[in-house]
Amino acid sequence: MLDIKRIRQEPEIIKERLQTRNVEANELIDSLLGCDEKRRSIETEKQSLQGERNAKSKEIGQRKKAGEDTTEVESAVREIGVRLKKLSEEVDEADDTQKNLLLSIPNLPHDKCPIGADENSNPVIKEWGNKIPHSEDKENHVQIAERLGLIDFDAASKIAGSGFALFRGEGAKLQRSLIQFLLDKQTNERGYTEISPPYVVDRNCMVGTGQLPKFEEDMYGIEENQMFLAPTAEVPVTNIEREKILSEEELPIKYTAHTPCFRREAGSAGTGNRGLIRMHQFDKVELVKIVHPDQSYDELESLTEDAECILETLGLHYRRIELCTGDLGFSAAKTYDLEVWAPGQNEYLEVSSCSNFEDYQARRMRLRFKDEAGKNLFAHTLNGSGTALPRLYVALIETYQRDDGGIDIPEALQPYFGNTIIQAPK
RNA sequence: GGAGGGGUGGCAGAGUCCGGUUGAAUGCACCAGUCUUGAAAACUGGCAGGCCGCAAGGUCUCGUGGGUUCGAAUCCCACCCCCUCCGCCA
Repeated sequence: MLDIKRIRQEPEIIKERLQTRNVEANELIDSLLGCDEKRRSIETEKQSLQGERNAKSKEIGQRKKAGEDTTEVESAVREIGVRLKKLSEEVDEADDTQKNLLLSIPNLPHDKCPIGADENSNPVIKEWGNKIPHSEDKENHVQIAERLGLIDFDAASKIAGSGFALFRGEGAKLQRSLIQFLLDKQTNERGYTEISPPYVVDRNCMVGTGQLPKFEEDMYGIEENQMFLAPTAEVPVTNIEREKILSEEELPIKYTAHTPCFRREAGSAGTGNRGLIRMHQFDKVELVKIVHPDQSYDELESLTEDAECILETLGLHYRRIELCTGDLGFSAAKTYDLEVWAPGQNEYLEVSSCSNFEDYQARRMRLRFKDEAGKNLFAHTLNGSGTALPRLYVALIETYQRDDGGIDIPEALQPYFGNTIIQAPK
């Protein structure tokens, strides 16, 4: 959520910057400002009336104690009460309208964010590792996984419909060992605290991190009790600190969590077809940071490196791109995507999206800390995947497929997987 | 699911029966100062958040929402959450 005070102060700058992310902001900001002005003027009127009422009520108390007659003051206050009720309703209404408008405006891109309309303008920041060339005699992950019996897509769709995967045998174990590896890496070497959160979250959480109110159709909801299946661990984990006032020494907070993620992928049905690339349910290890505003961009760099080190340790070729203004997510001010190379697919797959939200989420969830001077300031929040499991899985089995049909397990993963290879059946 | 108890400031904990100047006693923690070579102790002062305002100040908030009343932390209703016991269960 943007700061209404700032919108009041520099509406034109805000409009311009929202423009760069393809948001038609002029009307939105103007109606917001109109609403804000109206709200404040009614509120001021309401408050002065309240002051009057408080004073008179006090007077009634005193005069009753003194045994004096109060009928006249009482009827005056009663009359104030009627006017007050009407004003309160007006304030509430304006307040509501304003809040909804604010919640529907995305974050401002960072100053240095490359300007562009869509993903075609995303600059590549770096590349790492050897890019194994695609060739016709290489299988893609679906072919490999089905041939080796690692994944049973048919069983999954029988159980839950399209967009789900069922891992089996060594295929399931491979995913489990990856999860274990990822969490250990972040907790043992990178200073994150492991969290295992609820996978179900309430509406407040979803508003706090920015999924709601705008993207409800993308979420799996549990209608009868207004709950949602978390689309990412970002939601429950960031909300751990919702409505808190932290002390400055507690920062930075670094959490990592493995959870399944549930997404309806409304509108993208049929585009991904078979495979692990886009699913309704997938596992992910998430990294979440809550930091001092002065440090958030340094923390974004290190968070991105925390994710990159996973790919490097597994020896997977990847590139880091920076999202241009038009491709930024709703709540993000700056985002790096990590794309791992999948030689069988012959494409780069987004396995991690690392973002600095600055105070946008913190404002929505009222997440603050007390600075040295004793002032309460909004913290900055960040998160990134470290990483999404299915696409990592794809890159892994496509990169390490052997000529004999088996799969080599990268060294770092071997202790977790308990073997050096997945053998092809003879 | 049944029966009880409870949600008040960073924490603990009064106040709620008998509504009135109580945004809230007291203690602890924390911050500043006095004293001290330094520290501790003692003493003095400060110490919740939102909104409006340049400020002075005003206003709102005692789980949430509604109601009663001239006036609600205090009375009434609904809901949410937590705890204890019983039942059921991974």
